[in-house]
Amino acid sequence: MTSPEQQFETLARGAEEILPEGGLLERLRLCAREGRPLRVKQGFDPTAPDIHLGHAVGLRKLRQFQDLGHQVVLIVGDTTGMVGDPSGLTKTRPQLTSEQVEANARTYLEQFHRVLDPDPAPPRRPVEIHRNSDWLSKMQFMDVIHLASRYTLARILERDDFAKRQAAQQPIGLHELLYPLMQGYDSIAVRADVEMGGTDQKFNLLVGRALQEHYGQLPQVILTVPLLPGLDGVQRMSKSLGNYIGVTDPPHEMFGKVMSIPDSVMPIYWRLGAEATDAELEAVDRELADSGVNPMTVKKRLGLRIVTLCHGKEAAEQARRDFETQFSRREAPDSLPTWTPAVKGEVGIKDLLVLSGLAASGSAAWRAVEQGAVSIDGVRITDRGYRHNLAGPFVLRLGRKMIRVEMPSGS
RNA sequence: GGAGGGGUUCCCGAGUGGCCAAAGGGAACAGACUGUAAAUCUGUCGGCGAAGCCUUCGGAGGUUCGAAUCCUCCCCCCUCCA
Repeated sequence: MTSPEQQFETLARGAEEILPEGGLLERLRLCAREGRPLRVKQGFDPTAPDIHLGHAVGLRKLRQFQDLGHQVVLIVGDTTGMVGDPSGLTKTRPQLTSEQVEANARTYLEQFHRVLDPDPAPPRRPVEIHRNSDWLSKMQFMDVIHLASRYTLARILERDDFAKRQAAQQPIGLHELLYPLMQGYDSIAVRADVEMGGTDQKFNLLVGRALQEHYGQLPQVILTVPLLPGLDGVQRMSKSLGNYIGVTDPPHEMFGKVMSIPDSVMPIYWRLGAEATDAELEAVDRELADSGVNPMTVKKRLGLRIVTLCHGKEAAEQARRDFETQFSRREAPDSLPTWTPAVKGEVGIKDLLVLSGLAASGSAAWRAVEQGAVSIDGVRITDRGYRHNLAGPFVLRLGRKMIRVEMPSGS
């Protein structure tokens, strides 16, 4: 059995903040004395079907807990998801229907197991998974009132998300005020010793502590992990901002997304997204500081690493080769999405672009042609009247989007 | 309940009867450059298509030759007062 001190060292590495300070070590010691595992909770609201690299940061930390024999407790926030977490948002989240939440929740479970071990050998424990509708949807109105009486408006409004929205004259729904309480109640329901989350979750996590105390439980220790910036390099990676790399994104897409991040966030991607060791991080920093090294090579390695983590070495290598073919040499790579036209014969260039989905509308298609963004088999098309015969396979390109057009065999 | 300020094209935000498919900025998309980075320059940025036409300015009606702009009713947001 690893000593509490050794465990702490592992667990604290890479954490942004642990509150209260020293609380984690204390709790580890307590559990060691009582001979029980820590109950480590993290919740995910199924607001979009994809788990992304930002989530993976926390999941990997959970994995460390699991590896040390602690009990990981995942909460699928099917009820909280219908309310919408106000954290870090400048407006009310769209509330999801129960069908959407249900569908998303199902895909979540599969994705969790890409990082966490669903069927570990002892002393590691299988992940415990709950839906918070199990308890939240059973609460009576008076239970909610009781819960709400444990917290004050002033303390809820402390958070700057709300303050900003007030200042910007944005509405704040009453239900949003309740969100932190719901999340906090989850901690009570599963008797969490530790709750994990991104740094943006700090407020919600702290509410959980306060509530647990009111309900006669030992308040949870909170452990936050840094947030991974999104593809824009500015805002946090987020489903609702659409700037994310999903762990189930296809290899070539994933690689491409990595290549498009700003250079400035490469180090943090290495650290949080690619599980780089301290030594590797130092090497990366050195390379980036060396004017003789093209940062692109470092980024390609990063892309390779990230895709490997999600899809394996082989798929990653293929993705890199395809990327180099398509974007460095501007040629068609081996693997290219194929589109099969439903019509035959000659088709005007505008219709070709619209039907294949490369252009959103006819106007957009014309614009692309006028701007020289369209090519067929590498030959640029600038003539508005151009028509193409669909008979033979060919490669159609609009800007960075490229597809292979191919008639079904035999037709 | 009272008083006032607002709701404009993806976002912010001009626009108070025709010159408005609607300034400006951002985002986005293309082109040049290049490393699908950043920065920069150029163009595009409702739809049909290229004249011109059609649908947009919270919603529904109305006034007018003509409305994002005026009137009526309704919905929503914010501030102050109670």
